Amino acid sequence: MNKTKEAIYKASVDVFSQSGYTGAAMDEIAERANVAKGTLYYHFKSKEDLFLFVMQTGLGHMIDDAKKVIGKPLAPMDKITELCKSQLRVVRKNENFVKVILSQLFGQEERQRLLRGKLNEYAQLIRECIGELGVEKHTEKETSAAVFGFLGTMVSAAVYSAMTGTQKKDISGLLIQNYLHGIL
Amino acid sequence: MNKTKEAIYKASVDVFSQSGYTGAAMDEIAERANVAKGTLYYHFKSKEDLFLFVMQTGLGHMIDDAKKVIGKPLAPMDKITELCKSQLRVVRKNENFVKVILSQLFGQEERQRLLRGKLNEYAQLIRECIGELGVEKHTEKETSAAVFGFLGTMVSAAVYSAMTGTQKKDISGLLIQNYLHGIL
Amino acid sequence: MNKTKEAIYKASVDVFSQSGYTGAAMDEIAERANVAKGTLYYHFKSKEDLFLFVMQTGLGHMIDDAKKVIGKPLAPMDKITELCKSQLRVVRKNENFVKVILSQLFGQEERQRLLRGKLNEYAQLIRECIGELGVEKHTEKETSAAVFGFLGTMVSAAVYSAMTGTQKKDISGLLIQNYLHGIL
Amino acid sequence: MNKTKEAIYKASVDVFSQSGYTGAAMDEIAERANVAKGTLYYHFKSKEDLFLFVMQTGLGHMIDDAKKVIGKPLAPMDKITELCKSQLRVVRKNENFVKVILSQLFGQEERQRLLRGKLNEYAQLIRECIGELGVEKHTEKETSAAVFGFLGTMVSAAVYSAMTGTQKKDISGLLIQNYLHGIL
DNA sequence: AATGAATGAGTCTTCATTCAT
DNA sequence: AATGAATGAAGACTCATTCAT
Repeated sequence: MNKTKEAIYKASVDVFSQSGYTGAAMDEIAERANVAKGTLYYHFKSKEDLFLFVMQTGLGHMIDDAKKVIGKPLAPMDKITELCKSQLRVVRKNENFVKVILSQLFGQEERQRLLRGKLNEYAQLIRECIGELGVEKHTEKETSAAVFGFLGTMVSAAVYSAMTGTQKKDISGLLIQNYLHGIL
Repeated sequence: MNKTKEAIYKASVDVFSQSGYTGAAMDEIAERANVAKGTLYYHFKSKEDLFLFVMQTGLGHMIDDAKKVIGKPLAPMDKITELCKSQLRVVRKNENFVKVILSQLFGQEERQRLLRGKLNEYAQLIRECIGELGVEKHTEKETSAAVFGFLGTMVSAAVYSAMTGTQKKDISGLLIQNYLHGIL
Repeated sequence: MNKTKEAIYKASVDVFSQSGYTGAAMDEIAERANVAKGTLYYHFKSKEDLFLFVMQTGLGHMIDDAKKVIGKPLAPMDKITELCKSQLRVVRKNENFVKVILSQLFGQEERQRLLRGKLNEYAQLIRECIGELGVEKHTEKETSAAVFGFLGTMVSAAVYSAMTGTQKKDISGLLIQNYLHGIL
Repeated sequence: MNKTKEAIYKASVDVFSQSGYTGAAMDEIAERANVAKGTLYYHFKSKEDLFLFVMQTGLGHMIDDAKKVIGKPLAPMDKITELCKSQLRVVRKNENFVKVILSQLFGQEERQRLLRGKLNEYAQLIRECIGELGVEKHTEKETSAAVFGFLGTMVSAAVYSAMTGTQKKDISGLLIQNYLHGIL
């Protein structure tokens, strides 16, 4: 990614997360990236193309991080804990990116279908990690519940940050605690 | 709510959930509600006004349901379990509504701020219910984590349904289980 | 065709004939028709749609005129002469329309293919009239040559008017004369 | 004309004939000529400049051919017949070029005025040749009609080829026949 | 209470042109 | 002699909103 593309990427994440896909204006992305509008179209075929690039890149970061943790020689339970921590850290660093995902997860537009497809790759990774916890203990349904609970935990963090604003305290440690051991 | 308004409400939920706020066209809402475009503006001042009405109404349903459960004379632990079940049932019945919330939760537009405000009222209700579990055991931060974990669980259900499509199995029981007792 | 649509039609013929299809700006059509840009799109799905409407309507006028002549109880030779005269009169009254046709006759765009298709219906009409002159005398090829010569005569009139400007003398009588009896 | 310019010329004729002047993209001309976009501007000041070069060159070919025939020591009637044949041959070989002329003949843009100017030089040549047929027999108006009939015959050939497509039979002989002796 | 024709601001996108290399 | 990244003006099209009926 060269300098111009990088600038466009960063501006895109910001604008998409603030305004969603439809609400985002290419004009504003260009302005925030400090390039002319035409430059966006020199590097990306269309708004949708740019959006998909943003998704691919952002999810790529999360997947890379997850793979790094999964590759570590840890006991399954330690590994899932570590994965939680690590991914929540990434989420906090890329808060805006998570917002984009959430705001575009539903619907039948091509871009939304593609996004779900990519997110599924990510979910698959988590599934494997959770699966290691002990095949005899988890049915397929139980694993699914654990995976989507995991995603839900990531979302909780994003929702928390959106709803409590800047003066928020970090509760990610407690979210992990609850995810692993329950609130009771 | 008379017949026309009802039709507009239902059409709005569908269209907003499919296309988000900005992507939704008043034209399409009118068409799906089988009324002329002008009729929308006879009943609602603006698109934003309509959106806020939809939010108020939809969240109203969830709050009503929650209050009903909270009003029951149950032990705190049983009550929170019952609340989970009941709310997940509502979520499943109003899947589209939850999608609208999620897609419009972030951003600095007036409607988004108002939505977060309303959602906060809902969160407050959950917070009280969780607080009953035993004040001595929960710090403010812990309660927050439990509340947002609760919201995250609702989201998990919606995300699950979005990503697995029609042939999905119901995992809400397991989601509750995990929320209350953890995945480990 | 109501008042608004009529105004748009007239403005369209003018602008399309002056600037061609691609060169014509919807903005300018709107301005000349004294309506807002949005109004164009209320009445026509797209620029292409508007263009096709213009073609259909314009060729319709010529076809109607031709049919009127063809319906007359005249000797074949008199009829073809009458047809020449009558059609040239229409061409002169709708000079701009003929320019649009010529400027859009070639190319592989959908609109251009459709235009050629419609023009073929017109050519077919001429072909029948020429065919009446005496089947035994004309081979298929000869009829074709006569038909396209006819079209060429119409075009000659338009080209003449474009190239000699306003102070032109009317030469349509001579064009007919030449078409029927040759220049020699 | 060196190799690069030659390639640009050929690509230009193709693209201009397929898309008209406004519809033609410098990008596509560059691509078809296998040069970078910047190269076009190294050889030509602007799109209009390139267009005018194409017109000048193409009409130059037709004028050269016409002059060759006119220079021959033939009887006026034979000469005009020969001219018809020869020019129709050129038209068939440069079909695309004729399409560009026709699609750009009308309108008030500078390039269109210039094109008509150049075409007038060509028409003048034809006029002289026709004039030789016998001044006593032709009034100025009659000569004009014969000249524009000649142009119309060329156009007929192009229109015929556009409308009947690839499986067309050659009717140029008949077109000449009709032009000289009429269809009756 | 309801309609739908009309509007114009705002959006995505294209493309001729420039310029540093 | 040639390139291609970058530009910004201009164009097609959308859509919330208004208003006369």
